[in-house]
Amino acid sequence: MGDLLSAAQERIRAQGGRVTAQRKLLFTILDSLGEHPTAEELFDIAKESDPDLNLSTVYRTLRWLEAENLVSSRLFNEGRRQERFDPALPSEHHHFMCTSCKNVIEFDSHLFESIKSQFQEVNGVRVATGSIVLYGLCADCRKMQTSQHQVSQGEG
Amino acid sequence: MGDLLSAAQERIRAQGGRVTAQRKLLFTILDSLGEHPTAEELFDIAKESDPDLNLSTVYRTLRWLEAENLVSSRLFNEGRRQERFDPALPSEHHHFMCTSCKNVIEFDSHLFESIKSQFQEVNGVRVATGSIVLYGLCADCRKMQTSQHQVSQGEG
DNA sequence: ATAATTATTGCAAATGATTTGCAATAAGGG
DNA sequence: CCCTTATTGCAAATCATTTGCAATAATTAT
Repeated sequence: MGDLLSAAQERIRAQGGRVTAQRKLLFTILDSLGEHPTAEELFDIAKESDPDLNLSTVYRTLRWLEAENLVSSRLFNEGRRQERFDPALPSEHHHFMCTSCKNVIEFDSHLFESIKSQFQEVNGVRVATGSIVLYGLCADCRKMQTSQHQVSQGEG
Repeated sequence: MGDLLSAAQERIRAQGGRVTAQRKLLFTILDSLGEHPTAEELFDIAKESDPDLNLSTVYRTLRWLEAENLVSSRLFNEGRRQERFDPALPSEHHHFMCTSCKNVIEFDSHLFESIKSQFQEVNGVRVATGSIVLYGLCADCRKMQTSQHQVSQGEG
């Protein structure tokens, strides 16, 4: 925590850029948010503190962070084709998305390296990056679904 | 080969639908194409045979095939946010995309099951689907890149 | 075969996510 | 505190995809 905020400010200064209120706000939110928000979700949170904030500022800030390798963006199969921004520092990691609440859980897997090297050897290619995406129901949504079933059985 | 074409026609008939020239054309192309085209790429190929074909017909056909589980769609991180359609029958498989030529290679991995079950156990979730996406340079593009380097070394 | 029925098409306009041009604003240096 | 210009907000543009609707064509009944 505090990592992204200070890292981003340093880099702005190093580039002769300006540390604006909007940027500080967005960095701070991303920093404390343990989530993978869409640009619009981040915008909605930030608007509570700065009602004049514009969505294109959010996009511009996210793209800059992306170029600086301070966040990465990812397209999940959510029905829409919209990016989610991952504020985690860019060590290799993977994602699970709950198909019900859309929450994302990050995870590691040592087996991933084996998969990569195996694929490289078999196909004569060079793998630079890659990741696993899993979809399913998170623990909470599983419970909810179960209790809803019970309700509708009770009602029907 | 021929699988998608006939499977799709059967299902259309079973639903009281109509086997149109446009649909047959698109099924045939998808069937023989060993690739993961975007809607527009498929459209461009099909237009050579039917210049009056419309892009929305391509989308409608692809969405219908998707609903029938005869193709699946996937968003790769290509810079654009565009879907690619996978005509492979829906057994679980993974993808490698060449970041240079955008070609996609499919692959299997028995280790994926272990990753899934491990993640399920640790997090108390239920994983329904998921896949691995790798990015890198395919064998051909690696060669091209190497020879280009040699050229520019020779020139510079 | 022929006409009647209606699913499907082509077209144009709408949509959703993201980007861009530009005049107005405000950081940071002098 | 003023000057310079990076950054913002706004509106319009863009890209991929979807949708409404009248025209067309695949089936079905005649």
